[in-house]
Amino acid sequence: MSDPAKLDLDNYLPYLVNRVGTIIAEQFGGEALAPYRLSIAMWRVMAVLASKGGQRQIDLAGLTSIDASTLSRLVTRLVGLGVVSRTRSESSTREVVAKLTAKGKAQVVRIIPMAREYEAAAIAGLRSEELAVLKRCLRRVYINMKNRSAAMAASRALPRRNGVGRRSVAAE
Amino acid sequence: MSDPAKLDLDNYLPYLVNRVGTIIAEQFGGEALAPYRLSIAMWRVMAVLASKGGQRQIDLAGLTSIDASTLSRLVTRLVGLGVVSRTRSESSTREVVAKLTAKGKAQVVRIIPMAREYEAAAIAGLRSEELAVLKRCLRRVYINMKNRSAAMAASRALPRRNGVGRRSVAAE
DNA sequence: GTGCATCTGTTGTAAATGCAATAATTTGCG
DNA sequence: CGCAAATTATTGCATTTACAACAGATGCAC
Repeated sequence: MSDPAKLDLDNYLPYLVNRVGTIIAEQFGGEALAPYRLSIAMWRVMAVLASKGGQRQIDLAGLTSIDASTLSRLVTRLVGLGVVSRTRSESSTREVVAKLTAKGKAQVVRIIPMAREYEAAAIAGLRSEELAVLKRCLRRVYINMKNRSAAMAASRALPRRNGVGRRSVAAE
Repeated sequence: MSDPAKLDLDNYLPYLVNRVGTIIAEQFGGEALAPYRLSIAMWRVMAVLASKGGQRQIDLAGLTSIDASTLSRLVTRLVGLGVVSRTRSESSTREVVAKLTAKGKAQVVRIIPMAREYEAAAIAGLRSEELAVLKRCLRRVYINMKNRSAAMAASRALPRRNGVGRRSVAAE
């Protein structure tokens, strides 16, 4: 059972997730976004802003899974395209709030129908019950990994008992 | 119902998949792979070779979701590290077959237990029945998108009846 | 209030990436 | 066979990316 020299990739969750994420992004980027001259990363930023409203860049980074420094340049570019505005927060002059402009909202409205079509194509053949399980599991997996990273950060900050966050801390 | 200006991201499959894929890769790369000086991309190549045996680069590109040109350089680097060998195929002098070396296999054997632990951490709290649905759905979604891209390629190659692959072809 | 730690955003820099073009075969068709 | 089309790998090049260092603010502890 379970060869120690092989991973059964077709049943290995990280592999399955990566491959699905990649193929969806490739196709959506190449077909739906190309006419608008938007990259996948740009679209993700705009979709989050449309869905959740204006955000500080640090929060936007978390919501889009994009590194904060990459996001900084990305927002600069989106501002240049006129689809996002960057204004200093009221509560703090160091914080920034990125928001969609009217032009940005208009683009999102035009792209959203295609986004829905892609999701529909992706989930074709799944029963609605299975789809619900799929999405719920993905949310749970995300939370699991999020908690794990929080736990590791905490164990690094409070290195009292040794034996909690062993492995990765030992190396490097 | 369903605001035309917003996507419900927390229930939108491409978003859920991307975020899960990113967080798993970040953590596995940062914690498990760092001691071996391997990037996620390198690990994916090695895992596929371990799982499915030697491959032509074009097939390896498909199996890893990595662009063929990127993969070419990646393999060059892995050869430099001594974990992969590149030999010309017998049937064709233009094809190449990438294989794990003994050293590469040894590294994979050491990393696999960690990979299994990460998957276990990721799926914590899921019932085995739900997990089975999750994986099966992901495989199906991949196939759906793969067929879609094949269909679009075909409609581009044989542009007889118009009305099959309209949208994306029209633009650009 | 003062000072130190933290947080947020930006920038420098090297590395990684993807697309397009090219080289070198191989395949298929008449 | 002979030649056009397709396949596979590589390389040039501009863009994108992540990590680290940094700058500017904020907040917390005393």
